[in-house]
Amino acid sequence: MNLRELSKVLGLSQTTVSRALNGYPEVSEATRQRVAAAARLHNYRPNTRAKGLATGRAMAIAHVIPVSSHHEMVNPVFADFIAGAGETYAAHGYDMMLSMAGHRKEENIYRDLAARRSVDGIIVHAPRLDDSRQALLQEIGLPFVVHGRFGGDTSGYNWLDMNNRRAFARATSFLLDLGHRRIGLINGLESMDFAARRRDGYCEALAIRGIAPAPELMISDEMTEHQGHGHCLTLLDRDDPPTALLTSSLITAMGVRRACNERGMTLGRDISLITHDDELSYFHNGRAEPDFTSLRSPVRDHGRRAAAMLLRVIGDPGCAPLHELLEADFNVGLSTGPVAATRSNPLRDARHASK
Amino acid sequence: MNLRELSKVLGLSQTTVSRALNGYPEVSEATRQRVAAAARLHNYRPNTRAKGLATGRAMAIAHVIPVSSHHEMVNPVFADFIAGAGETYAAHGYDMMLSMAGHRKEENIYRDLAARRSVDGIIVHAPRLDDSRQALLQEIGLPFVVHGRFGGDTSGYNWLDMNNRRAFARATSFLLDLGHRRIGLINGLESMDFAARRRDGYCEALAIRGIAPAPELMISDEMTEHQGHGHCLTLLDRDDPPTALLTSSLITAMGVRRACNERGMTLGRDISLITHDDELSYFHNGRAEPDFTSLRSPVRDHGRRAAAMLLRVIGDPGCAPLHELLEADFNVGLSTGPVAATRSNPLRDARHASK
DNA sequence: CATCATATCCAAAGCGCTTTGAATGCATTG
DNA sequence: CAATGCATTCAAAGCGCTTTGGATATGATG
Repeated sequence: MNLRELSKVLGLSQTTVSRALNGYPEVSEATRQRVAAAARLHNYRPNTRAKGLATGRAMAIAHVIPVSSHHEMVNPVFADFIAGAGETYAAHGYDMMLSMAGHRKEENIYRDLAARRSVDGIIVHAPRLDDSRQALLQEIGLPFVVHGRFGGDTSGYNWLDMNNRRAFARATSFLLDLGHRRIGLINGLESMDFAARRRDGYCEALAIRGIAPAPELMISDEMTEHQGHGHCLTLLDRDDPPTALLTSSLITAMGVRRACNERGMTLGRDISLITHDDELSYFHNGRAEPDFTSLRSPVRDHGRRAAAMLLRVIGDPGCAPLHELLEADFNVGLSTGPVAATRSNPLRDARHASK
Repeated sequence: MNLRELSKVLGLSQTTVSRALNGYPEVSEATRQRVAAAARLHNYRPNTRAKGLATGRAMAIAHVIPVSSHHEMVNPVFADFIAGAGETYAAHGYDMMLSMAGHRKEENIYRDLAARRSVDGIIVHAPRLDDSRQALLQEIGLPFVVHGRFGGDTSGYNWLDMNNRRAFARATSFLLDLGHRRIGLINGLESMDFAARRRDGYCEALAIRGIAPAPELMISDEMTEHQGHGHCLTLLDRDDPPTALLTSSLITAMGVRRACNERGMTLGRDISLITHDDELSYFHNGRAEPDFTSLRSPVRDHGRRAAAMLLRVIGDPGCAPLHELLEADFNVGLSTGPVAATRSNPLRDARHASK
């Protein structure tokens, strides 16, 4: 059932039917009702392609998901981010297109998107420190919002990011306050902007206390459970192991916890751990008494906000670049305690006592 | 730059340029080269909407991802499945559209997709035992492939599934062979077809040995780390705890492992665990000496295959329904051992000895 | 009663592509 | 030389929608 058929059924012109359905004022309320009823009855919906061609707007947003080249990995944060973005799109009648970068040459994906006019805007994922996409995106001139930031000057484009530097500085300070001096950092790949900022925050907090960062305690790798486990073992087996650790993902943290347990250590008592937590659906850290002391920044909410930002930019292409810097919640859980303490974490003691 | 402009630049008609670019034979090799060069130079790509409108094919596939209603969870398996499907689409010039079901009324999403003609086919995720989508999809008449199966007669539509029943029967038999008699099942939601089949396989294997399934050992829930941990503790704290467990996801299994460790138990020695493993990127189970004895069925590969199946169906709409039933690899790791044994798992002993 | 404003509707053009059916140029043939 | 066949190219229609620029009817107004 297309518009012509529907208008024939109604004995009206295509113009009138189209206007009735799109809420234009120059059609009487009576016919509008009649048209709406017929449309519902015949299950009519305007053809996406035709509408897009006629209006010049695709009513679709592209998400380009990087597939980590190493082992073709796709980070589970994207699932939650996209779920959040999808909510916003659904509410505004937009479709969501997904491209997996990695199979094709990355640049081509973006150029294609722009030249084929298949979307009205792009959400850029996983910005790198030195990212060729920055210039590329400016050149092709499609509205875009970056989840995170490119390295360097960040004033010239739209982005939404959490304050990674601040978050990791706070976490590091917190550990220092607890007496820790050898603090390990099991970070994401530091070619990624977010990971670089986290390291900066970590180093900055150490510097304030006059502590030089120890290169052997700073690890940058893919954020998997497996790597978290492996790197943690390596650190623990040193002659001078760290007494506290920072991890960039809850998944890595789970690997770290497992490694610690294997070495007979309990988090919060024998070693402290603070992790960043994207609040992924399948990895709840608990609310009442969280297992991990964590920096919380719900990535699903980022998705919602980034999508909303992009729609705003599409609606007003001339507007000045939008920025949104979100602060992480610093949430104390059971995985941190004073250095060399045995029973001084009230939360943990409370839990053990209740058994 | 659109076709008309490009043809004007070349001094050719739109027809000729279009044919040259689309590989039709009635254009000389010389002009084809000339056209191709000009297209490259001006960065020309045909407008998606216009091309779709003219050809009647959207060159796009929809994935409708269910968002678990309980806590708005999105299962990380979709990320890997979609990465696999994306490879296939990219290789065949298709786009991928994503809809998150859960925000809108599910039925509407499918009707919309069909009526708006925005895609040429649908991949259906997370089929339920009694799933209204089965009738709906037949009615709207868009080619579709189900990842998994609906309950009931499965002959009338295209699907790709792993042999869940067989896999879990094998795993159960294996545990029975090791002397286990009280085997717990921490399953996914059994309103899902895959989970129901897994339970059936488990019950079947027990029945063959004349063992009645114990309802108190069979749990059906969301497959998170948190639930795995909680349910395992509940089971272990029983008067008659199980000596072995089956889990439906590696993520659940990680929660189980943590719970066991908290109770001072070691997997493979004090308790046995077999888990299903979708081989998600961020949760490698190790290859050489896997932590978990597991049923492996790489979901990324499922994505590739399901997408290929759908493209085949789209190419030949009249063909008989396609079915692909994949067997899981049964891979023995460190998490299983004889009941009440202390040191009889060769893999584990080897590992411990090497320390 | 002629005029005008208003409300309601419509025919047709256009979005950028593919595709049908025909035209053109050129070499070959009887 | 006219006729034929082949290789190229083209004009124009059509995909299903929106939107421009009227057209028509109705009632109010001077």
